[in-house]
Amino acid sequence: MLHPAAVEFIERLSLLAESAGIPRIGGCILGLLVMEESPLSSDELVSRLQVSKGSVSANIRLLESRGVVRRISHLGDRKDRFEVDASFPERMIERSLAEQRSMRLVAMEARSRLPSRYVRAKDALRRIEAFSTISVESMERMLTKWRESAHEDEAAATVHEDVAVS
Amino acid sequence: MLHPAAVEFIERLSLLAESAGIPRIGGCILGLLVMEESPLSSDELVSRLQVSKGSVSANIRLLESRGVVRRISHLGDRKDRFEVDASFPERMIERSLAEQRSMRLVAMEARSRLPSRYVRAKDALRRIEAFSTISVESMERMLTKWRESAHEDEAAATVHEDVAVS
DNA sequence: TTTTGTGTTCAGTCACGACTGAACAAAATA
DNA sequence: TATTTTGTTCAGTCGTGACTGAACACAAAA
Repeated sequence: MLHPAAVEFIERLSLLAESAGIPRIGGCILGLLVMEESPLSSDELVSRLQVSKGSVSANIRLLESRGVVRRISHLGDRKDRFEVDASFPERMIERSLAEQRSMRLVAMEARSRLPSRYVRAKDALRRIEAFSTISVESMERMLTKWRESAHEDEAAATVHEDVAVS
Repeated sequence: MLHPAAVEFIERLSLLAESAGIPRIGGCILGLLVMEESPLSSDELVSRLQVSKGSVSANIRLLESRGVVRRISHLGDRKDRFEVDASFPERMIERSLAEQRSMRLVAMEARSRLPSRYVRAKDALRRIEAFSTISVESMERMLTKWRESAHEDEAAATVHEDVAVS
């Protein structure tokens, strides 16, 4: 049904996703949607992955909220279908970008509020701030650069999609 | 005993650490070590954080293995002491760098092994590879740049340390 | 309206893993 | 050697949260 390489991809992706805070089944859904040629419905996910409807529903909503999966509802079809947002690795990075930002914020607030006797702590905090600042900036630069270059490719992708729809 | 701002820092850091896969107590240890002027021993961590010896031992080993905490053993003192490695945010980033690398590897292996009928999957994988490649490169550039600039600051830091030791 | 199909919610179950505390190991003192 | 101090290991407890399955809500068809 599915090529062994596809199965292995799904398994390995679900492990990676788990370490990024996404439940195992969520990772499986993501992997299967990457491998599939066309969007899958909720009950297809249930039967293909042998998990409960509730679990699929919860994990789909999680993946939607993180912007890695899109829901598409065709006219005249009550069934919703799901596909991966091709930019899902981008969304993963955005999460770690957000973490860096709040790391920076936490360090700054602590340093400004601490009394001056916390000499070493303030030193350490300054270093943390400096690092998270350049790390945030570097990630932001990388993302904008990526988006620009992706824009160029999109012309071809759009044509491809038009063909598929017609 | 500890300034309120320091307490809040520890609490917020432990939350951030948790989302990065470090147990809550590990995050508390890390935060306390950042706030403290001098390295702390194992039993000091036990009494300050009100947790068990076993828990401190396990979490310290985890933090050591991730390179965010250093163990220092003074001559003539049986007690080990611990301090944060000032570069611990760097180590956090290195983790997400490693994740990006394996994401790239997983995608490449899958794409090369999949038969050609997996058209859309291969497209998606290609996109994933492209993104993780530039993201890995950008992170690497950022890290080397940071290390170079940190080298310059280290002269001052070393002087400071010498004073503390003497 | 009733029936049928689809998606969500929720109480209950289960598994994983963090934490504890006691037993143990190791090493320096006496 | 025995004693004291420090760190680690491990069996057991506990809490969190993911998963299930049934009940529910909703909307389209009959």
